[in-house]
Amino acid sequence: MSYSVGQVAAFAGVTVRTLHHYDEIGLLSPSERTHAGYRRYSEPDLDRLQRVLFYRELGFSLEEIAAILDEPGVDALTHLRRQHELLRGRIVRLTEMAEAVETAMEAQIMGISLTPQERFEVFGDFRPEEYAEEVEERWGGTDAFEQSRRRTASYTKENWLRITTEAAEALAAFAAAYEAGVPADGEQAMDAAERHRAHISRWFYDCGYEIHKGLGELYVSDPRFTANYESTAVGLAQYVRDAIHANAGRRS
Amino acid sequence: MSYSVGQVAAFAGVTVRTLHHYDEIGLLSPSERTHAGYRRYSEPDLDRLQRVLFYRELGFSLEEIAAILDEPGVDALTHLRRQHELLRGRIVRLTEMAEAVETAMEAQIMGISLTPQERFEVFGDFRPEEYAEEVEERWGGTDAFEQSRRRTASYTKENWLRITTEAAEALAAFAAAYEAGVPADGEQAMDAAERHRAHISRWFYDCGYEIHKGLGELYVSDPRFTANYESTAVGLAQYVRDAIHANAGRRS
DNA sequence: CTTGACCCTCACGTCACGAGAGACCGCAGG
DNA sequence: CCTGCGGTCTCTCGTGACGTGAGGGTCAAG
Repeated sequence: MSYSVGQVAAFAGVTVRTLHHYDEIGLLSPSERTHAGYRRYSEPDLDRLQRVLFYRELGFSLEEIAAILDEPGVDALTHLRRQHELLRGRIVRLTEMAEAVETAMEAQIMGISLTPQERFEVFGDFRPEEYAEEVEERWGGTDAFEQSRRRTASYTKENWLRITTEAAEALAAFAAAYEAGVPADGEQAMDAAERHRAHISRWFYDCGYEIHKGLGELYVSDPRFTANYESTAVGLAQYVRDAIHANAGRRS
Repeated sequence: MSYSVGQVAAFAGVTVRTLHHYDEIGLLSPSERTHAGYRRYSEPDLDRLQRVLFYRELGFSLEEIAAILDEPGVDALTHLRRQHELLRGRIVRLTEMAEAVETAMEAQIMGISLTPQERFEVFGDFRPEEYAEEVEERWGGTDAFEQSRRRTASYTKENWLRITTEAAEALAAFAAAYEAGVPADGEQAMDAAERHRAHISRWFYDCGYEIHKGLGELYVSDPRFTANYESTAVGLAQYVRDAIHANAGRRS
């Protein structure tokens, strides 16, 4: 059984033009055409469309979506798991925003006025500037610090979107291993640590194994980081720290 | 105290160009300029920007945002309440999507393949077509049914976005009244009912008080509708039905 | 008094489609 | 067999929300 553009458009809730566009840019080309040149969408085509729309809904560009979908060796289940992780991340984000709105309401009622910075915390963008002063004290003048500052300065909103979703994925990977009972020096845990390290290297600064271990310590010693991990699962901060150490050990 | 474009851009997490754009289209013009023509943003300007970014994040167009913000006679608290309602609606939506993904994962694992329609239910767009056949049986041939079909056929994705957010607002209004202990024939509850009726009239078909009452009955008798209301608050379906009846009573 | 970090105003580019034109396909009714 | 009529095709231009320079002024610090 195959479907025409109109039919597909109807139950996918998009316009025919959108499907034409996806065909034009090669994101979703129907696997067949009639002799008259009419597009015919097969079952797998619909699967792909569903994924396209899903990732689009979560703010990815069509180019990024193409990259995600054409990533080799990922099956349907992997996509579903990833989608679930992304949704969880989004829900957390919105919940935080809702909480921020609640405190803003309280502040409003009390007649307290917020500082400009506080106003925009609603968007909880993980602004490194917040910690800037303190980081300066601890890491000031180091290579890593300077590199991070230079690179993050030029990041666009889109970059940050990717960064935060990737960070959420990394956290979810740790949580999955932890909840599955994998020991901190188990392969799955160490792989998660390695992904985490790669993520930092890619977006912030060259994060070697020693530096990574330093970060791990911070996750259990600094309450703000600890809170982040512990709110996902109790004991996760310590687990992440141990996994990072184990990973550094096997690589060096 | 006032701020330069760069400063504002920095802690709002947008680019300078974006602020220029908002100035160009008159969405957010800084209340002052220096003698050299530099933009200077005041505290109230920041408030407005925060709102702009908030509604933008939730998918409203800049034109719609301008309309929302320039609506006369709405104070800060009203905005915060509205924002909170919108967030709740969004969270509900994402939670539903997450659940749909979960069932899709189960189906995948069981080796069950879904029908094309089922695939796109993830987006829970409240597609009236889903119920089309059954509605035809019950309401077939009626004016309301034909009208709804004609009108919804031409709705764009943007329309649906507005419709669903408005629907979420309506639901939240009922929930707020209910949780505040307002009786179903109290003013706040009846106002919510009236808003609900207006929403349907605006987007689907002329919904008179009699038809509205019919809908109210459906909310307690049809488990799919009931589930929607009951998942927000236990007893809400019955409450909504009663509020609709009370509202019809006072108007006729 | 220069240098570097900001700021200004055009003006054109981009992404993801929307809207319409003009022509073709295919089937039902007269 | 012709005629609508709804669906589809390609092509082109428009749009919203900015990105990305170009070319030039502004200003506190050294």
